[in-house]
Amino acid sequence: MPDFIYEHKVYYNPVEFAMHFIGGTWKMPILWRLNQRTMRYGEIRKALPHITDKMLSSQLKELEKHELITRKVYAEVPPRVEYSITKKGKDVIPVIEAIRNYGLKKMKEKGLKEGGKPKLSPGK
Amino acid sequence: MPDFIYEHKVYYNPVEFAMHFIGGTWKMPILWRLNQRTMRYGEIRKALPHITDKMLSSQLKELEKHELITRKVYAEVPPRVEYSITKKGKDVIPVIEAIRNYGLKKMKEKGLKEGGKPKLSPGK
DNA sequence: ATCATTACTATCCAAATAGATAGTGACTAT
DNA sequence: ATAGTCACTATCTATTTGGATAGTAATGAT
Repeated sequence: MPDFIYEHKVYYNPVEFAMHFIGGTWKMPILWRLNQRTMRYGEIRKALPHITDKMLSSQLKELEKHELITRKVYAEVPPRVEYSITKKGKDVIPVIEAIRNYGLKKMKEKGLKEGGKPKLSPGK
Repeated sequence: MPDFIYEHKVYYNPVEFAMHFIGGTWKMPILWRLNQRTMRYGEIRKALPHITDKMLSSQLKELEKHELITRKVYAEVPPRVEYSITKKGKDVIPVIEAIRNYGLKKMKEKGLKEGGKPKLSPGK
């Protein structure tokens, strides 16, 4: 597999290239939610309790740039903006499912067996 | 999905937890190769032309710690060390396949259509 | 004696990613 | 007048990740 150059950056293999679009802590969780339903900015933030505004808006912007989601603004006050997944965005759902299944399996594995002390944090 | 605590770190969702084991630039490429066959340290390095010794040995160490690969040392000089994928390691192959397929699809998409100027870099 | 081989460690540094905190604009309700 | 709502933006700082470079140990070959 020869190197692949895209937007001035070298990618060494397809995995790395894929992660350019869906990598980072928040992109997959956001897409996962938007695959369930269209949501407003504030709803996504509530659904992802630990995300900061900076991360949320920057990640939404990148997802929109790559056409994995769309942004629809309503001319209202206070503002209303809705985000939806696109056809291209749906392409990544199988990827998220695979990673999610693996993560869930690991959680059970680690949560029920070994010494890493599994814990569900108290309700904040 | 409540938070999950593992080795003093909080994970917000299964995707993030999964990425703790298989995230980073090199872990999936290494597992992918070792799934094809057992390899010596130097062979892996050749197969992944851009990796540095530091990255390779640190990633191998983490993969071994998580029991995704095994390390076998032969008492020879010069040293010989062989790495193999484990049963647990094979659990992540479907994940890699999903991400790889997505990456390949994106490469074709970007490589054949849009303005990002697709290029195969010349031989190094 | 010196070099080559192999699988590593040890430092140091740069870049990328993430997080905390505060502020903005336009209108509505009190 | 003031506070609240919503979807952001701007700074600043901290943490994580990745990479360059050099060095080590044990032995056999020249």
